[in-house]
Amino acid sequence: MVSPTLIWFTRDLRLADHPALDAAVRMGAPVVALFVLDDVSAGCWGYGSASRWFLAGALEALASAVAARGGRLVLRRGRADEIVAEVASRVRARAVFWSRLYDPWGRQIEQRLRKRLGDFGIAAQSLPGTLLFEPTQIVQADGEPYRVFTPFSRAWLAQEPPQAPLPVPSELVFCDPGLESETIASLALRPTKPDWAVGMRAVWEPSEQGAEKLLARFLDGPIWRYRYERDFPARCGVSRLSPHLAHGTISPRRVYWAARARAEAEGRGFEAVWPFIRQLVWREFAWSNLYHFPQLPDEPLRAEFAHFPWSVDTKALRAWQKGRTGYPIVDAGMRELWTTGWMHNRVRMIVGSFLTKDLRIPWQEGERWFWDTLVDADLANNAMGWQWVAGCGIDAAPYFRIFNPILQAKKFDPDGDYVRRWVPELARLPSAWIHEPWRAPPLVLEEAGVRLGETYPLPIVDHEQARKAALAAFAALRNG
DNA sequence: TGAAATGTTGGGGCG
DNA sequence: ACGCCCCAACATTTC
Repeated sequence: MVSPTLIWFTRDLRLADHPALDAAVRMGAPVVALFVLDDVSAGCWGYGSASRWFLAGALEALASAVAARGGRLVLRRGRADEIVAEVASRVRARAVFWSRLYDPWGRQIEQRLRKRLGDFGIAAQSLPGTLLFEPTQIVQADGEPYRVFTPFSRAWLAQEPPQAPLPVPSELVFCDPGLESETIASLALRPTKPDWAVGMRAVWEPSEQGAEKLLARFLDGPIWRYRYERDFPARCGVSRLSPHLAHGTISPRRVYWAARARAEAEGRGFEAVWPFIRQLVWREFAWSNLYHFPQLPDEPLRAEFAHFPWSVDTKALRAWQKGRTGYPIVDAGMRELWTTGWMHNRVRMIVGSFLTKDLRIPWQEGERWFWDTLVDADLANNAMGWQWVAGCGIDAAPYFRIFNPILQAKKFDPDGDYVRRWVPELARLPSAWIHEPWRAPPLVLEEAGVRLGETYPLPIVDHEQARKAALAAFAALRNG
């Protein structure tokens, strides 16, 4: 039998625009497909619960795509470098291909895997696939990484555009190596009891096909209004592609070129899609940050924040997590997250500011909660976002930039539709009071069936006071 | 990818 | 007619 080529899938769970798969196919041998659930190497940053649910669907879709081409997706569990090397040697692979990894332990895994494969005399090759440009490519003239987004995006735009996406390789034929394999079920990625994924199933289609549907829908209209609509969580103004980008059921290159090509086809300029593309650049910036500052998920990049007087308040943290803070916009966001595994980005900033400034709870707590509950949990995006909102990142909002949850709500959810949807106990309140029910006249509350402290909580902190306390804590940090 | 505090300006009321 | 005050609207500064 001919020596097969092994393709090791990671966060690139697709067949289209997959450079490593393309290169594997070019070897001209049958391809063995492998996925390894590695809960060890990443330490506490292994897949979170909601991501696991999405992962299960994406693996199922990938497995049937592999099966449709005559193969079987081998599923294993354990240390990725050990398993990949073991499987490669068991099937007597001539070469192993995978999409390059950029997180700290992914890079370690790659190193160890290369060594192991080298010992077996098996060729190892990783290719780009999950980012538009290599993190080493977009750096300052002196070789230092960019620390601020704007110059980074300028340098990004100055590059030659990324290559056009690759189609699914036409010669693609998988083979079934006949190895023992876990099943999707035995990997226990989905919740059993309680089954908290009901809301997620209603919203997400975790497959390449699901990603393409979202992309098509977005390009058919919302993308042209994105610049104006993206901040309004009650409107369908965003693409919702984030979980697909996080799991690789679509490639950023596919998204980039689809947007650009549509603009050209409709006689519009690149500027028409730039506000959207810019979000892909933020993603690249986050990964550049993580690549060059691997402590990003765990430690504040501004060292002085190591001594910030954070508050340890488990009760407040629980209230925030469960959407019981008494601030409707915050609670709406946290409940959307809990139910669907996703939250609109504007609301992420609001709840993030609330946790770190109003409650003064360490940003890492928010980061962990998001990691566990987001279907789009992305190590770099999540870590950079939390450092940004807490004010301890390198290109972060200054600490004193504190969101006012009431003003933000009035500005971005003017009719209260978003709050009504996720906080139904306030649904009958008139718009004038929906974002600050504690100010509503007793009669209005009564008519809306709201009993503060019973049917909906009173605010767990007073924003005015909390803001002042946060500023005082920050001043102490600066002077201390 | 804020908000609040403070400063400035200019129109209108009024003695 | 003039100067003064008030204050809304806007701009700037500060947190």
